[in-house]
Amino acid sequence: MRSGDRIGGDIKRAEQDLVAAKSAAVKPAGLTVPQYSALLALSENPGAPAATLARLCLTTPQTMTTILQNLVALGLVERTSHQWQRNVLENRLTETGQARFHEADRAAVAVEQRLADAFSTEERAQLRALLQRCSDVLSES
Amino acid sequence: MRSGDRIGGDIKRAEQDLVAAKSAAVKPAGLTVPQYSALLALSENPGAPAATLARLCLTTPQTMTTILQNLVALGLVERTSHQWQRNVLENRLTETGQARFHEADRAAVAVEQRLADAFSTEERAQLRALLQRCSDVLSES
DNA sequence: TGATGAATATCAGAACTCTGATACTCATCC
DNA sequence: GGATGAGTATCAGAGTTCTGATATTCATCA
Repeated sequence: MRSGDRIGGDIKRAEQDLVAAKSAAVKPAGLTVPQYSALLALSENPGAPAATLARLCLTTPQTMTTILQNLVALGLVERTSHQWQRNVLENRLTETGQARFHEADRAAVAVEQRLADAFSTEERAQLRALLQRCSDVLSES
Repeated sequence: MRSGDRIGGDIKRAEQDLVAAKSAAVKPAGLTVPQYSALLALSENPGAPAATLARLCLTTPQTMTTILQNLVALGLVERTSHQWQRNVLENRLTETGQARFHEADRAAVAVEQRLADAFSTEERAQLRALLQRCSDVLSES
């Protein structure tokens, strides 16, 4: 099988172009794509621990810890001990984090919108269904 | 826009499941996915310099240099000065590299085959066309 | 009560990835 | 010949990502 015949290459290319576009979009806000993803998950799930954010962002707890450390250093996230469970650290956006996230989100949503606008409603559903089938086949082992 | 409404998430999920499946496939051969990709490009383009391999593997020359350094340390790749152009380093698979690549390739092709088998010919063409349109839209800016 | 399992967190090490900057060689154009 | 631009290579730094291992807390069950 030649490398050009492989579906994987098309998926990788699309994903890389997506990351490149999003990276350029969130860069003016001083964020990387993973950092932005973490802030997005955090804004929709205030107080979530790192392990939960990792699941939402499709990454590992270790990676999320690293990302959060950088966000804490930037003053965008605060980590506080959970009121009841001593072992859990709650993560919350600071005010600066809120503002920075909204700034980045406007640009990131624009990218998603541009992508969505390239397809009809039917095509969009089709693409998502086909990608879903890829995931199912690949992870079923 | 809620995070669940974004096409980007589906692409990322498919790509991650793909990497996870390929990673598991090439791991018995002692390779990572990027290392396998480099060996694949090298097997189809013997003697190619790092910059060329980087383009084929959709990565940067710096990253490819790192990958090649690891492959050289494993004894799978040899780097030699180009006969005419003094500035260029030619990369070639060693015999061990050939063997290791073929071992990994069998497993990797099986993953791609499993993926391809999940779709009809029409669906496959459709998926690739839709992904291509994603890339075009995202990289046109 | 004590054991077990699930979930969290973290340390350590390695690999991959990028941007930015710099240097060298080669071909081309003036 | 000399300047310019393209292509290659590399150093430096930072960020992301993984696997593996370990510790802690909490809930559940024997």
